[in-house]
Amino acid sequence: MKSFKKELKKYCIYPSYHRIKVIEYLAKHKTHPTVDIIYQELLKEIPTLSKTTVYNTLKLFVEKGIVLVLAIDKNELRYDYNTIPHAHFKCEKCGGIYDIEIPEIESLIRLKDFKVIEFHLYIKGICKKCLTF
Amino acid sequence: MKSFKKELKKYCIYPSYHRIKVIEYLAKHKTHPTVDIIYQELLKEIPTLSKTTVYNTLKLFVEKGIVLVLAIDKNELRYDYNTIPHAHFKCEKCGGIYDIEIPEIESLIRLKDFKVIEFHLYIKGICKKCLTF
DNA sequence: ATTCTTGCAAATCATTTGCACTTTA
DNA sequence: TAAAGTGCAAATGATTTGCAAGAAT
Repeated sequence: MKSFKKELKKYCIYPSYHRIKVIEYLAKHKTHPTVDIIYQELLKEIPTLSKTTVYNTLKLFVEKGIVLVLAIDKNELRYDYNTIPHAHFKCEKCGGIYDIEIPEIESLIRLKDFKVIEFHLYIKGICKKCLTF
Repeated sequence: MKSFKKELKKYCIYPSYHRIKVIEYLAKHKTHPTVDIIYQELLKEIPTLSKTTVYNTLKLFVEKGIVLVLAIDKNELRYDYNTIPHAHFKCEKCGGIYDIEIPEIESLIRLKDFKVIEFHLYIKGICKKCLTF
């Protein structure tokens, strides 16, 4: 198993117990969880955990660039530790979010007048599972 | 000038005065305005306008499919009347949102397990204007 | 007359902030 | 002990909702 202590240090993030637990959770559960899901799950292990700490931690992770934030739906942010560029598909029926492989899309778009920092491709629809049932 | 009365009827939307004004504003100002911008601007012409009506109207427009909603940033929704598929670029410095032409991206992505309903491509960075100054 | 639209005020809910307490180097 | 991390409680702010009054056919 990867050393998340070192991983955090690499990003100039002090590796406190809570922070290690959060990044571990994100690395283990690549389900694009919300703050609340992460909080509820970690609460089982850390009964004193506060949601503010989860918010603080994730905000710091996003600022330092170790974690990506997805605004795929307006009313809840989701967090993603996957570093390989990919798109996201959200099923409108079951709410599940899937990773989608993408080719070199950036090179296909005329972006000569812009300096690109972030690239988000969100697709919404119905997943196979929900289509069959 | 286009008849927005007919345009709304085509989408089974009763063309009330307020609704015509909102769709007219979106058609004239393709700047992806927020609810608040639309409200503030229309208030100059319609002093009795309420923000709830703007919310109701835009919600209806999105449901009926005449207008697209952009969740490019978490804390404010933006609305778009442009019907030609395109991507959006947001400048992190000046906050401006630009339309970007896109080629046939959908055909390049493996989506055989999904039924696509919506397709959103958001790019963030710095625009030319902000880079030079 | 009935159905649809409008709009005020209150509610909601994810996220942020102020501040005091605790931990770490 | 100074700096950083944690967490409660309150604040914020965009959006939604309940409901009563007004407008359209």
